[in-house]
Amino acid sequence: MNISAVAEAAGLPVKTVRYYSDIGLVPAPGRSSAGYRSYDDSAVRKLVFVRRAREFGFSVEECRELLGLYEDRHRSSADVKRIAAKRLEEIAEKQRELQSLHDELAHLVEACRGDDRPDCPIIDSLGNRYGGL
Amino acid sequence: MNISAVAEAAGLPVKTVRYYSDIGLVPAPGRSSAGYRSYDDSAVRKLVFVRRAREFGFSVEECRELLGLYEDRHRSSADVKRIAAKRLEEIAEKQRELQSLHDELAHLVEACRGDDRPDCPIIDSLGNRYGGL
DNA sequence: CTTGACCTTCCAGTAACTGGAAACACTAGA
DNA sequence: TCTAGTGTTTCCAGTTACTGGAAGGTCAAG
Repeated sequence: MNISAVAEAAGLPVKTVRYYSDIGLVPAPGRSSAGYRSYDDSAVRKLVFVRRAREFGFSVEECRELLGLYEDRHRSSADVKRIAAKRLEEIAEKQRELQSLHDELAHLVEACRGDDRPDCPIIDSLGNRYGGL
Repeated sequence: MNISAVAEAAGLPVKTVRYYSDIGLVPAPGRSSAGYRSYDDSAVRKLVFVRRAREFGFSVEECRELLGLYEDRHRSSADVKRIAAKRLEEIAEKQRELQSLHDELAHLVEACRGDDRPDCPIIDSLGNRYGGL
């Protein structure tokens, strides 16, 4: 399989597949006589794994770790669970921040008249308690 | 005010204050005879404005835009509202994604036994429908 | 044989800083 | 006055995870 075929099969851009190969996240593929990268099904599976793990918020380094666990005959699900739980906690924290940000901004947008007059609660709230910028 | 004083007053790292000055997000400060940056209260106000806008999810370029609107005598709150509303929409979208991600991952973590056995729903769900990696 | 799609490498850029090195400046204590 | 310690300067490099583009080689169809 050439790179574009494997990229499509894995649901990733060609550039990204090349990048993952370059950084050794997936093994370096074989090469055709012309130097084209040649991937097999195992590469597709690994790339799918990586894509989905990335969608789950795992960093590339964590993907590397997960791939390692996955391939390790002695992998323990405890290791995977620990990593996933840590990630989950971070996601929850991000959610809380995003929620408060959303609420506050929504409140401000609502309070903003949106006409041509210079009064604007958004700007006021960003720059206040100094009596103007 | 030296840079560390203004940084503390604005609630930003020194490096970041220097960076904001370098990229012209806030005006280049005056210099002491020794070449030290010398900030005034107006700089502190602008840095506070930027810090808070950044916390609201505005990009540095949007901060630049907002600062411009803020300082423009003819600024209209409609412009600010438009920018904030756009941002708000993006935040809501991010929230939805984060929510589904959170739910799915939480489900998997819960289903994962977390013992030393190699079965792990997390890994299965990331790499499945290929019969193993 | 040409055209167009596909592939290669390499370099640069993104966003928003952050870290570190080398060197100069200022201040407080002995 | 010397010295130690901290603050400041500039500049360069690195971070994350790609993405875009240039210059050029390859392949398959018509």
